[in-house]
Amino acid sequence: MTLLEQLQLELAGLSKSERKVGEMILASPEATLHKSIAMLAKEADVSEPTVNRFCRTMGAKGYPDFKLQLAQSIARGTPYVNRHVEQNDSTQGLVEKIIESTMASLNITRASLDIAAMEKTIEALTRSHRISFFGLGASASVAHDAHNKFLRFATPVQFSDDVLMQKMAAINATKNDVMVFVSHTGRTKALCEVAAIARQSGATVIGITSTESPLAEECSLVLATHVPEDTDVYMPMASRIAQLVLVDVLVTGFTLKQGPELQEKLRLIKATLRDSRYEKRT
Amino acid sequence: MTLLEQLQLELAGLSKSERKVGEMILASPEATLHKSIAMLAKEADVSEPTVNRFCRTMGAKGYPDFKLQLAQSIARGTPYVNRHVEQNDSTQGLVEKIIESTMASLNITRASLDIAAMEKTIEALTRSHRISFFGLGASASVAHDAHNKFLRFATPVQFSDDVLMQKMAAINATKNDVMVFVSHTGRTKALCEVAAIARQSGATVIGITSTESPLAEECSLVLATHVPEDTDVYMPMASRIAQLVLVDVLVTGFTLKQGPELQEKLRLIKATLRDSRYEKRT
DNA sequence: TGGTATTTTGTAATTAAATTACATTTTATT
DNA sequence: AATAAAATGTAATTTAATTACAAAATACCA
Repeated sequence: MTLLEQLQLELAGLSKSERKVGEMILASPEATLHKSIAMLAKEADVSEPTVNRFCRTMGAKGYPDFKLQLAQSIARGTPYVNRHVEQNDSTQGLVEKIIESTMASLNITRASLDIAAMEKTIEALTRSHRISFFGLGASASVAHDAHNKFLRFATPVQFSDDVLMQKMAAINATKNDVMVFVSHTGRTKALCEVAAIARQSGATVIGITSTESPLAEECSLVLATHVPEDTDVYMPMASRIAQLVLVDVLVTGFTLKQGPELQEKLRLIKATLRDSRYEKRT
Repeated sequence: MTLLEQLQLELAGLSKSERKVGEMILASPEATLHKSIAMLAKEADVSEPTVNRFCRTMGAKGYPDFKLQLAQSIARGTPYVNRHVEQNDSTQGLVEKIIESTMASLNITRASLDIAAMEKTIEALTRSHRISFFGLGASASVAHDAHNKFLRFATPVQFSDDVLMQKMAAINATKNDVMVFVSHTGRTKALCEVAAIARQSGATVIGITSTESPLAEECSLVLATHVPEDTDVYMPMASRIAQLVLVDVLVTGFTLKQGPELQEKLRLIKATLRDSRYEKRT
């Protein structure tokens, strides 16, 4: 947990004056970094020792130490909510904001990921005789990506972003099949139906989606990516990245499970592909 | 660029004593945070004002200010090199490492991105009468993703991961076309050929690829993502993420250029899509 | 409700830290 | 080898942070 989150949480439990200090800091964390203890005290309308006591309450050794922790906390995740893109942002600002919120969502994913489910998924993929990746609309590209990555192994893989094809595949699935469904919201009716069919066929159904969604309920294993997002105007972008990273982890885990003999094979594939490339002049 | 990288760079240009200070800090950046100017001076075997001058040389207002910047710099990117995945990593470790290196590559992208090229690309897309996204193999999913995102606008969009289709499209392109080519290495022969054709047809050719690649030379604009990667065994994963973020920036910039009337339309699309979803129970 | 105990807050004094001004040393240059 | 310029250090000064203690506010109990 970051310092700011912790502060937000403990705010209610603080004494009146210390709370004033806390609110002041939460109001503009970055500005606080450039304030001396005297300035902050004056602005929060409390005495300097109060600020000092506040810092100690928050677990810091003193005011300078608190500022250091604050600086790190700010630098790490996105301060609060995602900084929103605004109409008259510069391109530079756009880049900063988008990258920042992407990184924030990665942080959330890291913190909230269910490792056990991840391990079981890798297990299941390893045992599987055939792997399928399904997604619709925006999530299709994640499934597509996963498909590409798994193409390099011996296990047959398929991918589809077409509901009818997906249904047929689901109907024909057996208990040796692993079917991975990608959906940001987990509320796309068509995809849920396919997942239900897959489950009835006895396949291992895995969801890369948000928890507590209809899709999640059809799944034996859920890899959750509950990234809050302003779904109003801009599309779910950060969450896509989180999904892709999960796919990366799956592939990597899968690769490692195969042991060294496979890695030799991977090198072979690389070498083969090299022929279709222009050499790098050194 | 982070403070530590900058320090590494400027180290040679510093005077003897200031360099001692710099080396001391590079040796253990985190430890420095808990040192007073006196302690640091003593350990580096210089006087206190030298440390102070060092801080000013590095662009800080003074020692405390320098420490704050240092704290942020440490908190941000992955400390130094990418940590590599190893055979007997735990799943937890896998997740950590992959997310960390992804974040590191995002940081690099942020720092090295050519903002001017980005702006020109957004301009070009805005003026364009038709937009195409092409990629092969692993990069196809990025192109696919871009296609999805641009589908929401009035400008016609197309996507292909098939060389023949791409060639046909390239032949039929006009100067009102913008064609975006995605390729990690920029060395896939087939894609370079298509880009060459597109250029001959008069289209604006844009590359999301690495600089100094054959593909880049065919492009009017290059959005570079030179992410170093151990291409040996594991696939280029982090770079994919960087490419996707670039696409995100493009879409967002494009959206903002459209002005408010479009945002209304986007809401409409959202509302329409909602019918194909299960409602969220509140 | 009034009085006491406890907690909270502020004032003033103290200590610690950082900065500045200036002197000295070192290094480069002719 | 002498001088100018740069680099570094010493000591004084200023600024910031902390501590000790007193005053005010709040809670508690008869």
